[in-house]
Amino acid sequence: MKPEVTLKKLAEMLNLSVSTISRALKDHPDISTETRTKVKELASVLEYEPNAYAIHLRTNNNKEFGIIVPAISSYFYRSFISSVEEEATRFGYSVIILQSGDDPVLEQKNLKKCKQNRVSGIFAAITSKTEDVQSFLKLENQQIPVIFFDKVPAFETCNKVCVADGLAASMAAEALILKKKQSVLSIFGNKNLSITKRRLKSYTDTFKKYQAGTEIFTFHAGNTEEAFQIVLEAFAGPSKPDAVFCMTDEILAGAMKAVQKLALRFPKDVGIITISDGYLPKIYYPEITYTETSGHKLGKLAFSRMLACIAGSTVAQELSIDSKLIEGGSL
Amino acid sequence: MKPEVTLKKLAEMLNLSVSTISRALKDHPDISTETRTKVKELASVLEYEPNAYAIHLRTNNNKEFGIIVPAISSYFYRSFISSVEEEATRFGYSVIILQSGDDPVLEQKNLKKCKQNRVSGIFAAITSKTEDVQSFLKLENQQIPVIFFDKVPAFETCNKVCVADGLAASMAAEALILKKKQSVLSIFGNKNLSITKRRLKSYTDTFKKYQAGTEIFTFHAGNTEEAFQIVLEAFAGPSKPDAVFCMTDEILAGAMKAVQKLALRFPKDVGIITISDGYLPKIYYPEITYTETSGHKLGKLAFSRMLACIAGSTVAQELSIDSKLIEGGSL
DNA sequence: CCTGTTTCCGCAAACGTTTGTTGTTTAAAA
DNA sequence: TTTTAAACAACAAACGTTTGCGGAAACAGG
Repeated sequence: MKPEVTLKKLAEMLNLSVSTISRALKDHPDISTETRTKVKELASVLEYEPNAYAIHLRTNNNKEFGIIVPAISSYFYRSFISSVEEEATRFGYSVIILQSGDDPVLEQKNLKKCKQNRVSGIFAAITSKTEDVQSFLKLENQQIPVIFFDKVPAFETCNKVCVADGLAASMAAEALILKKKQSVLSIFGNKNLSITKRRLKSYTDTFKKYQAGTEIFTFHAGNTEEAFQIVLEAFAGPSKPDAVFCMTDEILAGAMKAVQKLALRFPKDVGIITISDGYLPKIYYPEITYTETSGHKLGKLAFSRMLACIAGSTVAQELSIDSKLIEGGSL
Repeated sequence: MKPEVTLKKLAEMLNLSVSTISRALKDHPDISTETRTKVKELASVLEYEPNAYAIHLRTNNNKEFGIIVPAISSYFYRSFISSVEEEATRFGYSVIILQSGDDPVLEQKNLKKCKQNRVSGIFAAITSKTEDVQSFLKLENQQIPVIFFDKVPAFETCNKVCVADGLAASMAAEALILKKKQSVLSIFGNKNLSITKRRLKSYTDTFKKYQAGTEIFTFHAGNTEEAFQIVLEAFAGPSKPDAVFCMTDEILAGAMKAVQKLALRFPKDVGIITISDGYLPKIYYPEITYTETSGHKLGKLAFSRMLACIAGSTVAQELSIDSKLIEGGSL
């Protein structure tokens, strides 16, 4: 184990004190230019890198955020992360990404890791099984802000940023009404998720509001395969839907697979619409019409909220970004 | 800023010394069970969390790996990361994930961050523009192992783990020959990437070897859209291919979009085969036949290599994992 | 020559741990 | 009763930094 290059080592080699080295490296005016360059030269040939641990210990100021997500698999989370990373760098912060694998136990471990690393703040999307967010909220007392995003706790008052779930769903409903669809197979996600409930409510409310007389057949699919089966069965009967609504990309993938199997042409045989972050809709032809939920925008919003919290904002806020309809050719 | 709970604080509250607290918390036999429980109780009500920075500074033993990737967007990298994470936890390590955004400058920054954090080792997939990996290799002198994976430097001798690129391509070729395809539209990726070159060579070599008399039309697509256009044009002419080979998922997405636009039925009108990590092929119906490149397996391999390096293995090795054919219904 | 400023640099403490060593009790053995 | 060992806990140094403070040299103004 080669011993690491430290300030002390540099100091000894140059017959200077540690403090002088430290100051020289950061252009402190107390140090003569001559000494400064001498120190910097040696530091660079020896490839001195400051020890992050020592710095953080000493300064007690960890410019680092934790991002805890169920998984980095979805395009939505990835663009959220990239967006936060981008902002963070701009403000001299860095981020660590923790995956919970949708497992509350792992989630707790990740949270602990954040605490042990004394992060300056946490962005969290909780797992679908997380029931108790007290461990998150406790952090707030210790002055470390927690911004929940996307998958947020249902009841607690805390800082939440979300896509306008309701809006995205009702916009999709409006699009369906506009196209005069009569019979819409509507596939939503896991029944227990608050996001599902909100979207479902807005969706049905919108149909009621317009009194379009559209028949909507509501199903819940936990994954791609289930969505696949649902569509298959729906088209097996005598009365076939003239449109399919998918609540997520995951569901869309299953639905489209079924559409392919049934050799349905869209939009002719059936209209398709989904709520998405934008990747999957674009790989089909025609491209799928969707209402957008932008991880990128959400990241920006979450970050600005984080900065506000760090600056002292103490009241919990629930923010959301709006959605818009992106027309493909599928409806 | 609420002051953090430290050993010292606990010590004062219990009228014990810091060292006693430290030992009590880790069940050191020197400490009486009575004291131990007393300490642990207080620690838990105060939610004491050890300061990671102090520990690492003191012990100089950072059980942490860095993973540097161009982006976490591909399914392949994600499964690689998950796989490494999994192994890491098993061995008491943790990982930090750094994205370079395919930008060499950012890559260098990430590398520096790893150095400053004194990681125990680095897994790196270099960007497509990275030309000089000296900065990576220097780390090896400082006893911090670097395992390149997937996107590895072409010439330097260093630790590399890859999927058997050649194998995957030649297996795909064999599958095409077996199906007696006569005219194969073959779409490869960026011409300059070494992975493209290897796959292209193995692919064409295999056709030569079997002397099947298959006509292969080779194209290069840098992205999904280009692949889309290539397929469209290929089928615009009078002589239509009876199969399409895609080198990556990205290309597959474009090709399939074109297939949908042209309303081609597969495998009847045209056979499809691709090299993939397995996500995309499964969202189509019928599912696409592909030769597998498993990020998961690669992660395991890379990790075991890392452990060997840490244990003292000093010679550079180039390892690869094999591939296998996963039959969908598309060929 | 004596003050008063600059200019430059070193001393030392502190951040929160871990750990080798030393010290004090208590109880068992002689 | 004295000696010895075991049981328990405190002391102190160290990890690599940062930073307030103090101080020596050099130089200017009087």
